[in-house]
Amino acid sequence: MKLDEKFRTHTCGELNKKYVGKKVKLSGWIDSIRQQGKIGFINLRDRYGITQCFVGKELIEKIQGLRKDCVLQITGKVNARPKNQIKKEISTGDIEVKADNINVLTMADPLPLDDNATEDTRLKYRYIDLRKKELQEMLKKRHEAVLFMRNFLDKKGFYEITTPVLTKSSPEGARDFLVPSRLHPGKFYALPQSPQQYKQLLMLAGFDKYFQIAPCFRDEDARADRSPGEFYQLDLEMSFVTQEEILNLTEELFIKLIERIFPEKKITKKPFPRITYEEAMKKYKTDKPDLRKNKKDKNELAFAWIIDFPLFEPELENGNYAPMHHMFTMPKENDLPLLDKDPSKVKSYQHDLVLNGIEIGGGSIRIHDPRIQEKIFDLIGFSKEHKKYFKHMLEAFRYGAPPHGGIAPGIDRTLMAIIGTKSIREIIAFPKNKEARDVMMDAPSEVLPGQLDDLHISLKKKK
RNA sequence: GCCCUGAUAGUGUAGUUGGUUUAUCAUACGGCCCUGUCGAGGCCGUGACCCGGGUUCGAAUCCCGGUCAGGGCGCCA
Repeated sequence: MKLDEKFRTHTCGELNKKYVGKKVKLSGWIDSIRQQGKIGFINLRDRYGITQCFVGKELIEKIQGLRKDCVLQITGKVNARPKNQIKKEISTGDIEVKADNINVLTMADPLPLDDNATEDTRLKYRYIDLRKKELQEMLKKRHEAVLFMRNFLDKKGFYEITTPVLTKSSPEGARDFLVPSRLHPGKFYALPQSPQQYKQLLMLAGFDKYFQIAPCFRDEDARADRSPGEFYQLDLEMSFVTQEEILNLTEELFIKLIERIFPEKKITKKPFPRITYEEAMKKYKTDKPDLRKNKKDKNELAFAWIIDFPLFEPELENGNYAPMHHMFTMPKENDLPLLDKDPSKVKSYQHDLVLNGIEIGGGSIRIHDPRIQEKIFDLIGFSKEHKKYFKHMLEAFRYGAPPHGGIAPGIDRTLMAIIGTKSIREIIAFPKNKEARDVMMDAPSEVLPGQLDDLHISLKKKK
């Protein structure tokens, strides 16, 4: 590793016996500082580890007033520790750096939280809490997992393509986040609930293997395993593909991901068991069963596929049908005649991936025939207004649509299920709270004076 | 929109059937001591009952309303 030597020659996790006698420069935060008469010790911390620095009497004045999390640069010589002082728990435990120069880069106020702090306090000062080893490790795992997904799919011939964040509102589904348009007063963009429509249009364009680490926005309330407001999903789609091929690819991705990034975890059954929706509801009374025999064993990962979902939820009072998955899901070919006779009996090509009782992803084979799509819109009870919203989709499918399908595992939720954290917030660098507030930034917030002037919007406050 | 739980020094907590409470303890913070510590140690000190109303001789404690936080229901194509 080549580091800029103005600030450091080595990291705080790097030095060991081999470096004894070397002159080094370290930069980092004070993890702890102890003074004992005319000598002192500073444990200097960075992302890579902690190195103990010895402060002799000639420098002792220099460290008066320093406290935890002040940022220092320490220059000195690496010394071996006496045998009885070796600390095996840390990577740098057999050496210490005898400081001959201490440069205070920035002072730190006393920290507003410590290791005992409740989650409330920790979220408010997330940037301090993130300094903790466990959280650094969590974000490292997330990085490694996402990088693995990218490399895996790249090798399989996928292109990563980003799709717009400022896009069009869609009826049905979750509540949209709306963004007022300055250039088009009275009109709004919506943030995407998923890149669903764009990825299907990419299939029409001929990009037969696509993926994206996609931000998704849904204005719905939180749960312990549901991040409110926004989340990321591994959105992927393929053309000329069967459901079987989608399941196999996804399965290979997850098995290799866990072998590589989480080798301590054991997958209970390979290939993943496949359970029909009907079977799951009958046997487990849920469509996301937890198949672990021993839930106390945190190392067990029980994956399962749920397939053969009904296309629709039970008929609504107004005679309409709500899609179980979404309105682009393909009915099973054999059930197509049932669309006219008894839509509630139609099964679909929907597939959900469940891990330890958490639904970590869902997908389907999509409709590529505009006539079927229009029939589904009718069954859902779309008005002319609603259909106008999707005019572009119906039109697009008239110009040559390949059969296609995909899946979209949630990144945060998958990691939560694999690692076994209680709350999804632990997996996210800057999570929102239950009410979708960012307590650290204090968002959402009031607009600044003048910000609404060009938007022709007036504010109505909640009572 | 609804239900449940909670809120005490900077942080985490004890105390909550109303009254020796001058509100407990730890940590952090400030001062002093200490030449091999590493969760350092010792002595001293500063610092708090979420907000508004009510009941009462007296409220951190009981009641009402609110705010904030967590979990659940609804919601999540």
